Amino acid sequence: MAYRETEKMRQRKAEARKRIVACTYQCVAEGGFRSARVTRIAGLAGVATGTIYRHFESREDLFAEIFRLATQREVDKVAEALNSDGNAAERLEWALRQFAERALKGPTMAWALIAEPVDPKVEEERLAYRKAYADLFETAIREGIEEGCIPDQNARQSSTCLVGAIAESLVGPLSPTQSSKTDSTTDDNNDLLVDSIIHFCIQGLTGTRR
Amino acid sequence: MAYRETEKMRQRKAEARKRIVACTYQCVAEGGFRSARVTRIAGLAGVATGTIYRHFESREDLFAEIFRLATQREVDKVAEALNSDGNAAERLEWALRQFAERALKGPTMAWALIAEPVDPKVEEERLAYRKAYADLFETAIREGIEEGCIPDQNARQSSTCLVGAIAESLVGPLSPTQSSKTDSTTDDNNDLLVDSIIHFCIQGLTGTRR
DNA sequence: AGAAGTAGTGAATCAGCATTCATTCTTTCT
DNA sequence: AGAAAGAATGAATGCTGATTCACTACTTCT
Repeated sequence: MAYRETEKMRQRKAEARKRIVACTYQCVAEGGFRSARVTRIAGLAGVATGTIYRHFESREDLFAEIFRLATQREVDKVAEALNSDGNAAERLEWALRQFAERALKGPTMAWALIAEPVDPKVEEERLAYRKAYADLFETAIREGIEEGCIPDQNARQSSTCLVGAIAESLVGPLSPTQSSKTDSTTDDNNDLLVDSIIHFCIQGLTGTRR
Repeated sequence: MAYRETEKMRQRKAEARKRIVACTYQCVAEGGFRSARVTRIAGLAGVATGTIYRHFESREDLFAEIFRLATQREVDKVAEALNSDGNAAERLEWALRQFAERALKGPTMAWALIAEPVDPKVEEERLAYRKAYADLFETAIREGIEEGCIPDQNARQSSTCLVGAIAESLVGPLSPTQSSKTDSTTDDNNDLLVDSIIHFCIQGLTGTRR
């Protein structure tokens, strides 16, 4: 044997991979998955198109990884918010608020993650992550039921409703057709939007108006 | 001039068009939009592929028409349910129930309409129709507020939440990956599902547990 | 130095289906 | 009957970008 992979090489490859991932992320954040071309990504990352395929099976696989990365970040934020102080209902409210506000801050990426039509493998990730959100919410709802601050109910189902209500409410404001600036997309409006989404959700959960 | 379009011809053409529409509908109901091939549709309708294009600009346009047709049917049902007897909250509940039950009865078509990744022109129709649902619900909510059976709230926002909560709750049960029969998709389960969706929605709306 | 193996390259290929269009068949009129 | 127009046909085309792979350039070892 004359050549064996050495630490230096491993690192160099890892760096290239990271660069590819970062550039794909950037492309997706700019225009969603559909418009992210492999050639463009390769160009940005300073590698040949073929090199992409030494790091990922296919474009779809690359996208799936980006999806995972980006969504995990959001899931973590929600999980974090659910670990804050206060009773379960308050923590849920805080988490929902975080979710919505972060989405409105990075609308193209949020749209890509929530609503853009994507290929099967990526769609699979999306379903998995919707489930991840629902799981988090479900646990919190159960805690709330224990604590007594949330009335007894089908926690699983309610959490799914939460995910749906918030996703749907964001789809309009996020979709790239209309949110091309200069329209009614002000910070104030966003605040109002978030407030009323949460109002509905919390009420759906607790049956309490505030 | 030697040939001018006559009534007989007009009819014959209209019939061919209808046949194309019906066969496309069937294809979509069987496997969604993505898997509906123009050649297959032409075959079923007993015309040549080229003929499709004498009736529709493009596959996308044909699909957009099917989408409209299928969704309008559902929208009408919801509108009808909202015109039944009872106070606004009761009528809303009935409408939501109709919507969910019908979707679960024709799962592939419902999935195609609600959640299948589709091309831009069809996606546009989808957004338009989600708005149509939201409009219907919004009106009913306003009526409920007038009547006093629903507390004051942002009717637009709440209606969007309703659409989202119900759509999301149905996505799991509808998606073609898992609902291939012989699993837990029984009528009983469906009833429970529908009940808990509606419980959440009505409570979100009225703040009242029942 | 040079052998043996790995990483990187990017122009050429491929795939899969919607769409076209030159041609044939029908209908309608004089 | 036959001319003029339209409708229908379906095999061939075209498009678009992902993917491949024969080749070159490096790395690592003896």
